[in-house]
Amino acid sequence: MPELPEVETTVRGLAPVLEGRRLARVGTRRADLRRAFPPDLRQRLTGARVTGLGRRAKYGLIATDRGDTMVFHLGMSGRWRIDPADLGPHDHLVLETEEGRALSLNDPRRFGSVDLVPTARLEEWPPFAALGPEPLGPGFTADYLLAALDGRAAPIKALLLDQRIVAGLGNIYVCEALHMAGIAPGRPAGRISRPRLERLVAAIRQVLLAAIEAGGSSLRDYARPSGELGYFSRQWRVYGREGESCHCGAPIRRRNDSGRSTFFCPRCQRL
DNA sequence: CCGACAACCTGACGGC
DNA sequence: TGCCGTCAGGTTGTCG
Repeated sequence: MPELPEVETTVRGLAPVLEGRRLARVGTRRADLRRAFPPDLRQRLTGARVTGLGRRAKYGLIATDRGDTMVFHLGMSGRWRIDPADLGPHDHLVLETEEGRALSLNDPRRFGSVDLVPTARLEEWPPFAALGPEPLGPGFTADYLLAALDGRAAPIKALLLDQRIVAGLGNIYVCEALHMAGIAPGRPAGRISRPRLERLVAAIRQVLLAAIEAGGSSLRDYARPSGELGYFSRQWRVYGREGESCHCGAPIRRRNDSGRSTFFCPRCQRL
C-alpha cells in the first residue's frame, strides 16, 4: 500500500477538513484491524479538537487538544474517504466534525491500524522507537547510510525496506530509487561505494518528492481522500513493467526476493 | 545477522 | 458466465 508519498498525500487531503475542527461524533464499526482499536477510542476522541496533522514514516498523525495523537497506518489497502455517500462493509472508523464533514477509514484487507498515543511520548511509542530517519529529513545523508550499512551483507533492497534503516520506503519506491541510482537490488549493502550512496540518497529524495507532487501512485485500491486517483504510477520507470523496455533499451526484469517482486534493469543496475 | 516463509485479509485479474 | 489459482502497497514473527 500506501508508502510514504501516499500517506503524505492522504494527510494533506485530510488537513483542510480536520485542522482546528472539533470531532462531534466518532463511530467505530468493526475494530479488528491489524490491532484492535483502543477500547476507549470513541470516548477519547469525541469532543476533542484536532490541533494538527502530520506523518512519521508510513503512519499518519492526528493530534488533539487532549494530549493524544491518533496514529493510523493504512496497511496494504487502507484509505480515507471524505464525505462518503454511504458506508460499506470496509468502512471501519468514521469521524464527523462539527461542520458536518465526515471522514471514513476504509480498509478491505484490515492490515492497517489505529492507535491513540500520548503526544508527548510519540517518539517512545514502540512502533516508532526503532524507526530510522525520515528519508526527506536532514538526518538521511550518505554519511548516515554509510554507517548504517557498514558491514551488512544483506542485499541493499532488503535493507532499504527495513524501517529501522530508513522509515517510509516500500516495495515500489525502493525499486524505483535503486533503478534511478543504477544500483543492483541484490548488491550487498555494505559494499556500496560512497559516491553511489550519495546517488542513492538523492534518488530516494527525488522519487519521493516527485510522487508526492503527483499525488501518490494509483494502484487498485489507493485513492486520495477526495476520491481522485494519484498519478505517479504513470511515472514508474521499472515497477510493474516487466518485459517493457528500460530507457536504455534493455527489457525490464522481474524477480522474487523473499516473497516480494523486484523490478530492475539488468543493464542499468549492474553494480 | 541473514534468508526464507508464514500469517494477517480481501479483491482483482487471467486462464480455462 | 463462473471457478480457481495467483498476486498485491506492509508488518511481525519464527525457524534454521
